[in-house]
Amino acid sequence: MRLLIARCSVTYAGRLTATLPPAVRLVMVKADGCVAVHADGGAYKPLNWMNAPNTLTEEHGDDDVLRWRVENPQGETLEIAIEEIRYDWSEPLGEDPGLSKDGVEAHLQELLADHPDAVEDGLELVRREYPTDIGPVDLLCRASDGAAVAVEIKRRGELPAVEQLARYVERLERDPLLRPVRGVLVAQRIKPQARTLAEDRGLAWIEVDYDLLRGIDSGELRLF
Amino acid sequence: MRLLIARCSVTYAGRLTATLPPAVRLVMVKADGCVAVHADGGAYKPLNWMNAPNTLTEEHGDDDVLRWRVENPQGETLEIAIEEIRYDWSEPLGEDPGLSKDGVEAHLQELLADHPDAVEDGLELVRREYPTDIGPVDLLCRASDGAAVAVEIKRRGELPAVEQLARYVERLERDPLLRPVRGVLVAQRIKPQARTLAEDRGLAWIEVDYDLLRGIDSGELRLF
DNA sequence: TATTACATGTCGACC
DNA sequence: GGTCGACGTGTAATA
Repeated sequence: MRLLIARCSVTYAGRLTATLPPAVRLVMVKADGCVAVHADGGAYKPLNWMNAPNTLTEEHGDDDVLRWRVENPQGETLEIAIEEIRYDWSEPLGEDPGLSKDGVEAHLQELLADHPDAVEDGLELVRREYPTDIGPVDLLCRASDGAAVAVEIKRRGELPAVEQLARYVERLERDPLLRPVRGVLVAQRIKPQARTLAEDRGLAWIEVDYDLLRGIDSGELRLF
Repeated sequence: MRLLIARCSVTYAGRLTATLPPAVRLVMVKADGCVAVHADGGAYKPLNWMNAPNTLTEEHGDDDVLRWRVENPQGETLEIAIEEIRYDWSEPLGEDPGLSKDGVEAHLQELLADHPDAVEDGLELVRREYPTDIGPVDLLCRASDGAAVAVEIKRRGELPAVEQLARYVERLERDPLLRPVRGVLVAQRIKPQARTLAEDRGLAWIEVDYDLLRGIDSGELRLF
């Protein structure tokens, strides 16, 4: 990794054009060749950057300005004109053992598979990941009135989730053994627009509380 | 900005749980208090981070380990256990004059609002951001034959854009004052799949040249 | 504050 | 190599 604190101006030309006037910034070059220009604020996103793979060429201008030109295979370019270097540090850090994540996402589906009645009273699970030719439905259930219910589970309920569920229900409706099929979108939070579209498509929606569900689940486990 | 090259292990607990085993990494602390932990590769995204606003507390463990605890108002925490500092640099960079961008969707919409006939001959703008209950249509226009035309503008035309436009047209069709309503997807580049789906839904599509449009726009301005 | 839609989104999984 | 969906998405604009 190389860390350069320098007064520089930057231009990116590619999917859009973005320019930075001269100022003191951090230029970070990682071992994989990616380059990022950071200001002293504004979250972790750099002002300008170029991801690997790319090629970096350096040239000295006659005006004491060092010019870096970073280009990627798509022809996008990042040009950094370095007027003054304040600090320059470089050393390999070595491989990183990597990040391990423990997500909330998969757990939510497990919990609801165990407690389908949290979605609708009397609902019983038929199968998780019920296959259709456009992909698996998260949960296929049977309601107390005998109707099939397709449940789509998301952490956040947005428009694409409604479309996805609508497609599933449409497919499942073609199966005479399942028909009629209702659809329910379940999420921790469902956006107003998604609610509107769901209702419009004849789909139900419900927000569930993850912590509450987990509490119910662990409470029941304690009974055994 | 503070740059720390250190052997450290990191834990984030918040929307999910993520842990990093000990390794040498860059810890970047910006003037606004945001913290990012970078490996020597993997694009510009840090392995772990905590955005501003947050509070950083430092404590010395009895085992020669320096412990940073970063917490934000939502109660999410980032904990960094620093075992060994290899390099520690700190200095304010000052305010950044900021980034100027050209070529984002907003610009494209402005240009097309000024020149709807670039989409279709004789098209006239009725209103930008025409509201519907599932979101605003980028441009609502009137064609020379009197039909309403909903224009959806994207930098890149992909499947979701077609579906979005289809939803808008479906909504607008319900308004007897607008009916019949045609839909046009406008983008700098439209993927073949999106073209096919658009045609399938009875929607038109057109690719526009941003630089050309800008040229037309500045050319017309010169007339006044 | 909350809601929305864009982003040089990035990133991984799967085909 | 593409397509798709998730993301601790972040971010700015808007109501």
